[in-house]
Amino acid sequence: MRYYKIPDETIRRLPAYLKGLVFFSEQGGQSGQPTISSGEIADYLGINPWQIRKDFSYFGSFGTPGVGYNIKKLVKQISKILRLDVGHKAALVGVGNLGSAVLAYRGFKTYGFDIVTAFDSDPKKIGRKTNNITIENITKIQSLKKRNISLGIIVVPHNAAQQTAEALIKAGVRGILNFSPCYLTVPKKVKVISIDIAMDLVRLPYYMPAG
Amino acid sequence: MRYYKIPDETIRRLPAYLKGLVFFSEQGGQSGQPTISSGEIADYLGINPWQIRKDFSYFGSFGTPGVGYNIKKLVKQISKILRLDVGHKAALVGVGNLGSAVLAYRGFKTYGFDIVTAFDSDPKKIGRKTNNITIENITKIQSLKKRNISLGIIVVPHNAAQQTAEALIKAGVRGILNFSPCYLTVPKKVKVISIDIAMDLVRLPYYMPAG
DNA sequence: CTATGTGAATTTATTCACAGCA
DNA sequence: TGCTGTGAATAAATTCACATAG
Repeated sequence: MRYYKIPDETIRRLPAYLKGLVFFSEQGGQSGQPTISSGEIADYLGINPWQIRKDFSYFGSFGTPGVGYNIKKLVKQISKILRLDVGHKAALVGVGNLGSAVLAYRGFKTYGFDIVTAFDSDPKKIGRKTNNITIENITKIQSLKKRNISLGIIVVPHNAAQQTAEALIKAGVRGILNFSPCYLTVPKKVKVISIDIAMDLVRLPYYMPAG
Repeated sequence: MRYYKIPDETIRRLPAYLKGLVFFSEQGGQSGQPTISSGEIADYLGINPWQIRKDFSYFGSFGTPGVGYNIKKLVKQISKILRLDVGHKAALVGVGNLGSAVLAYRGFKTYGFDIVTAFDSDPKKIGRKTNNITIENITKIQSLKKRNISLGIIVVPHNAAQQTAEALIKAGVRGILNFSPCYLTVPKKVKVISIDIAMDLVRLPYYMPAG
């Protein structure tokens, strides 16, 4: 280990590495190979091999020259850096189409997340059970504090997003994944990551060959 | 205008500017102010004002010193650079929870996209109408070529994603927005942008204050 | 002989500071 | 006076090239 500060750009690539490695060990490496070289990762993810080696070198040298990296060790290390190793409980607010899709998505568990509860304000939905989760009344959101849930996922219409965020923060949530297409105002101690599914589509024409 | 090559990082920020400006003119600027200064955008989006000015300077100087930028002009210019001004027709494949959410999402139209049709393989869904779109049989996907639809949105289970991509490309699609958590192998002439809703959540704990 | 790890070189991006325009 | 636009300075990230380890 040489450097103690991991560059932001490396952090930005870490989730992609993690996903790629998990996929590779599940599907690509049918032979169950325990190691992978930077060249193999490069082919798999479309990133330069020297970039990959540089990135990994920031958090220690545990590759084996002539062989490659131990996949399990690598996954463990990346998870640790991203603080995924401790496990995180999340609460979802807004069980519409998108909310249901998020609840049904198995990917979260792979990375150490557990959506343990969901809230909605629609009386017709409250009490219903989806994906082993019983939908609770939004008015019960304060209970998150007692239950030690520090992550919130907002999937409500945009006009309800800000008040939902405030309720979550009041209930002790320190990290928010926001699917509503709007800007949330939150205290500095709370980190928000927003996903706007349209924003990625917007970049597509620019990178598309002319026609 | 001084530079003729817009940096990649600037391109990456352009969609955020676009969204911010559209929101600002719809909501923030109740007074209907026609211009906005780099400082106002900075406050609104949390980006440095000099970064914003630099970014805008790459594609021409049309700000007014002492006043700011004309919002309409700016939106038009950004749209043009991102090639959003020509309008794009898109086809969605896979009308599950997530697919329905994407269909229902009004944001696309704002940025010049029009999801004009949807496909599914489930006989129960075929013929049904959601959001003014009649769900077609996936076997009819070849018709996209005639209909001049060049964008595909894949929202199918991951084991069907690759074959869906191939069918779309065969039908003339040149850009794909992929919501399935998997890696697509496509010809160089096709651009794929993948969204994995878990990947963003993964970054949250790293940026969250300890606790 | 293959693949890692990393200093050094290069390229790219951000920040600053201020001249100049409305 | 207030805000843009931009060269120059600084900082950061990528790429290279090769010494080194298994």
